[in-house]
Amino acid sequence: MTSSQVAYHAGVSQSAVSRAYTPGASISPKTRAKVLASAKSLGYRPNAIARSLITSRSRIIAVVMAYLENLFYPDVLEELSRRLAAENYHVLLFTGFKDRDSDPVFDQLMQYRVDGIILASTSLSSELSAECAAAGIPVLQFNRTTEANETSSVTTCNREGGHMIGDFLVAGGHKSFGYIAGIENTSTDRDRYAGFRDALKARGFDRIDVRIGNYSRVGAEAAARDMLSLTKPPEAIFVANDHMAVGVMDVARYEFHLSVPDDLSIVGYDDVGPASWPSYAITTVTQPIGAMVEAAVDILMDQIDSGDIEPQRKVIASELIVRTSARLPEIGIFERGGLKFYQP
Amino acid sequence: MTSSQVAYHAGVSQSAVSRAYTPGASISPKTRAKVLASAKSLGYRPNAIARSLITSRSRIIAVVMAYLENLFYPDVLEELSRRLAAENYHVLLFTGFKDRDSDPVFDQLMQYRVDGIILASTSLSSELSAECAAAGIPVLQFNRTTEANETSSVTTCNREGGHMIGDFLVAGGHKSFGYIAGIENTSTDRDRYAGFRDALKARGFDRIDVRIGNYSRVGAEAAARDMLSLTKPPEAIFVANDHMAVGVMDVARYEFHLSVPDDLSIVGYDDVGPASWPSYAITTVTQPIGAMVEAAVDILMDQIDSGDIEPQRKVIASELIVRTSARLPEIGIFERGGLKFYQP
DNA sequence: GCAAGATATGCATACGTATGCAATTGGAGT
DNA sequence: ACTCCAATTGCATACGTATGCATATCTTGC
Repeated sequence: MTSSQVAYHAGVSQSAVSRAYTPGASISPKTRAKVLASAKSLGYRPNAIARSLITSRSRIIAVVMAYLENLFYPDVLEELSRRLAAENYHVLLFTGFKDRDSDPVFDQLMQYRVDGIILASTSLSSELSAECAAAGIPVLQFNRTTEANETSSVTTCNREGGHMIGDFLVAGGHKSFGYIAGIENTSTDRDRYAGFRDALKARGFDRIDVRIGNYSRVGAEAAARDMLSLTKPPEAIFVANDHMAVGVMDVARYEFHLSVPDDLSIVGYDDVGPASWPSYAITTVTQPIGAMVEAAVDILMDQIDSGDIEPQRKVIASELIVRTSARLPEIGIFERGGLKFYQP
Repeated sequence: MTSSQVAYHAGVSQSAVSRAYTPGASISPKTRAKVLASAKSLGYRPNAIARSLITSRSRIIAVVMAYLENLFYPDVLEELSRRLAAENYHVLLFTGFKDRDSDPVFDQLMQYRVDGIILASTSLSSELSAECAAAGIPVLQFNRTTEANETSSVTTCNREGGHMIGDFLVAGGHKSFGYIAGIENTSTDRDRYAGFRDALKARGFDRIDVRIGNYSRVGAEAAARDMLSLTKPPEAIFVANDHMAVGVMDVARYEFHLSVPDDLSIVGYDDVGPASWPSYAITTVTQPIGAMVEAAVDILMDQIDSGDIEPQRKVIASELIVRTSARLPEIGIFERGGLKFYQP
């Protein structure tokens, strides 16, 4: 069923059919009504593929997510899908490639002439970034940055978050510290660790035991086992995200029979689903998905509409939300909306 | 950058460029090499949009998921994406519409001339199913069925699963039973409950306390509060999926201070992530995502290739996996691969 | 070296839509 | 009724590719 067939049925030209579906097009209300009636009775729908070909706008955004294991990303995905749908854009999803960057899907993605690319939990080599720029396709890194100012990004202030956690744990009276890292060369991991280390150093603590968890549950479990088997395991562990923190807590409790937070304090990052479940009640730094996604969509829409691909960076504020997985400082804790927060 | 430009650069016709990218096309290796070299130097990629227009194959599969809150669905999504990518198909994702069926996105979806539709955690009105059939687009319901044999489906045997759970709980010596339902008019919910009820009835138990959880965590928590506030709450609760079971267990433990399974047995469904975490260790019925997704992709590929849209139904076997959230029967439990199963 | 078959190539067209431009219609003002 | 301008309509073309068909080139066996 094509626009020409509808045109024939309605006794108008194909152009009229096209205009009937174009808001603000030069067409009389009467003709539009006639066309839409014919279209309805014939079961016609505009062909988005053909439209894309001529407008060179696919209204498709590629979303590349390395993994969905961490609930944070499905939450992001759902919100992205909703907000893009509101702008009449749609999500073409690419997953996999957990360890490497997303280059292998790049060809596929470019063939669909997507109007924008969102990279979450993954990154792109700089040659490919350059290629996108050359093609005029906006690219946005979600929850990750690259030092080189090549692509737009939306993040929270991970460094500050790590710093708050350091302050919080020192204020809580802890004397020895561990860090279970995410994926080593990611900006989130680097920044969270840097902030944490700086905060500790400023208070006179130089030593941090570090293990790598690679942002995966099994990785975190292994790292926790390793760290807790030390002769003198740390009193407090900062785990680079909640998804891993949950695993670390399970290992501490059920394999090492430690009480949290009496024997061991654990702090996470993200404030994702399980963090708020009473079985875990993880003290963590929020990454507000709604605000992050909104910023991401705003940037992308702006770049698509304006054609200006200059990288834009947005940093969203986050807070340290206090639950019961870590010993509390005497001061600095306040309550708002039934939740507790820490502010040094 | 178009095929014509590449053709000009390589000194061949546009047809030759097209054939260079078509496996098995009539083109000499020499010409193909020449074309690919030119393409590479010019940064050319075939335009999938234009190709779709002419072949009337978009190589896009629409995946409609009402919600991603339950980790089961992100896991499915990731596996779907991987397996479809292996067949050189891609996922256009639609989410939202938690309560209603997926009709609101239907228009959008059809405009992209997708080659197939996978509905997970949602359904389609029968008029729209008919419309897809008329358009020759295969539709598959994932983890759900409709009585009318209108669309293909992949499910596990939910009825049998519910039955196993009933047998298991009776064998475990429980005398009173509750059921926390999912979304009421879904086949998964109906079948699981029917199997459960039949099993109990066969053993002489007629009464089941029922509350509705709507497959959401907050719904399940509310349902659990309600049920556990009864004068005589049930000794064993079958929760329609693991995602809710986790919430129910948290409520039981932390709000009602019950010990699981000493005071209360809980059984879930799906064997999704948290079910195996030691904090929960939920006894549950497996829904093997790998096998389910494989079947779904097989059906879809078959229907796309053959053009035969006749509904196909596939039912995957599942097992009752025994952990520690419910009291154990004396007999019927066996071990395999480090896990325990129940077989009456 | 030649014929005949096999293989490779190019030409032309089609896919379904959007849009600039010219032609037509409608309405307002006199 | 006539003019003039704005609103509406249709015509023609373009988007980038795949493919049937006719033509050209190569291969092989004699």
